[in-house]
Parts: sequence; C-alpha cells; structure tokens
Amino acid sequence: MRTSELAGRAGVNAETLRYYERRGLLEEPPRTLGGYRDYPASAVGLLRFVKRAQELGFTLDEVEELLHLDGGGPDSCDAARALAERRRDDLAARIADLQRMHDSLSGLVETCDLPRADRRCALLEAIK
Amino acid sequence: MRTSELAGRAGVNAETLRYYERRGLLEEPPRTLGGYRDYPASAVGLLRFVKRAQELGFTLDEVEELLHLDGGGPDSCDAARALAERRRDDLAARIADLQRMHDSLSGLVETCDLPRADRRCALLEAIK
DNA sequence: CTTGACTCTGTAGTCAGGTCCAGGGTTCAC
DNA sequence: GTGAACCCTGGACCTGACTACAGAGTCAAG
Repeated sequence: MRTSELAGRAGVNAETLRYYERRGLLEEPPRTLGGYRDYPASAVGLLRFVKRAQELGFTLDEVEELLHLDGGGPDSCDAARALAERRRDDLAARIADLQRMHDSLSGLVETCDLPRADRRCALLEAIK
Repeated sequence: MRTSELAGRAGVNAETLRYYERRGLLEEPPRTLGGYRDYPASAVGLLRFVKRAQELGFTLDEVEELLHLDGGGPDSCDAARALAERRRDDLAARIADLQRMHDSLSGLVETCDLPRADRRCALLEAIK
C-alpha cells in the first residue's frame, strides 16, 4: 500500500505518515524498487490505534510508549494500565479545572442582567 | 514602576510584559530619560485582568478584544457579553469531550481486571 | 569612579503536532 | 513515449504564549 492510500484509509495527511516515521512512532516500511514506501495492510490498524489513543488524550510520546509496551507480556500490561490510569486522572483534573472556569464565566454572564447604574459593563468590571 | 517590579507584582516574567506590548495588548508606557519603561500603578490591575481572563479560557486575542471593548458604552457591554457566552459554550463543549474521553479510558482500565487468557494485554487489545 | 544589578533592543528558540514546499524521480494509462 | 498523477527528500513554516540571549546602555551604592 502506498503512502496516500494508507493516509486515506486512516484519515490522516500523507505528510503525517512521514512525520510519524521521522519521530520513530512508525517503523520504516519496505520500499519498492523505485523507492516508494510500501506499507503492509496491518499499518491501517496501527494508525487507527494511534488516532484512538490520541483521542483518549495520550500524547504521541505516550502512544509510542504504548506501542513498545504491546506484546511485552504481563509486565507491559501493568505498565500500560498505569499509563492509562495516569491519563485518566489527568483528564479528571482537567475537567474539574474547566468546570470551574465554566461556572465562573456563567456567573459573570449573569451579572449582565443586573441593572446598570451608568454605562459601565458589569462583566468587565467583574473580571477586574 | 519599572518592568521587573510590575512583573513581580503581577506574577509574570518581565519578558512577558515586553511580549504583551509588542503584541499590542499593553499600551507602551512612558519612558524615563534613560529609556526605561515607567509603568503607572494602574498597570498592575490591568495585568491581573489579563491573567484572570486567561484563566477563564480567553485567548490573548480575545483579552485584547475585551480590553478594547472596555469603556465603549452599552454596545461594548453587549459585545463583551456575547464573547463571554461564546467562551462559556466552548468550555461546556470541551468539558463534554473530555468527559467522554475520561469515561472511555475508565472503561478500558476496567478491562485490565478481566481474566487474561494468555499474556495479551486487554487494554492494548481494547484500544486496537 | 567602579561595580553589580538592572534594563534596553532585536532576534531566535521552545513546545506539540503537524503542514507545506521546491525540485526532483516514478508509474501508468493512453 | 508522453503527460498526468503520484512519490521522494530535506528543510522551512505554522499556532500560542511565551522565554532566552547577546551585546549594549543605565542606575545607584560605596
């Protein structure tokens, strides 16, 4: 499978594949006589794994770690679990942060309904 | 007030002040004879406004917009409100996204407690 | 008058995760 | 055999919000 076909199937830009390869995330595929990359069919699944892990909030460094972990036996399984738990807890913390911001902002927007003494903006005043 | 004093009081790096000025976020302060920036006392409050707005999820571009809005009368007040509501809704959407990721990840971690047939990692398998 | 701490300018580097480009080579259908 | 469509490489560029640096000038205490 050539670069653009794999890119199309996995829903990424073809340049992204080269970027992942440079980064060491993807193994270098074999080449055709003309020097074109020739990906195996399994590369599609691999890329989907990468994208899914990204959606779950893993960085590319972590995805790489997960990939190296794969197939490493029980110890790797524990390591993968630890990584996932860490990411899960990070997400919970991030959500709590954003929720605080959201509530703050909601409160501020409500000040807009307050009667305005003169021409001052209650929202801007409140942020100050 | 000189650069590092303002920076200290507002809790930012002195370089950040120059950066904000270059960016047009902060007005150029008057200069001493020697060419040093000489900030008015009000700059501390202004910077705190910037930082607070950032905490609320506004980008610096938006903060700039808010600053220009300030003092512009009732129309500006409405514009500020619209900006705040937009930011609030963005936050709600972002929170929902992260919550989905979090739940997905929680589910995955739970697969770790499943009995393992052989040495395969249930988590890695599940992400695939 | 010297020393050390501060400040100035302009430019460049950092982080992540790509994206784009020029200037070539390859493949394939017609 | 030729034109279009694809692919190659190395490197530059992008966003956002800073941060660092070199080389020069300024200020205040002793």
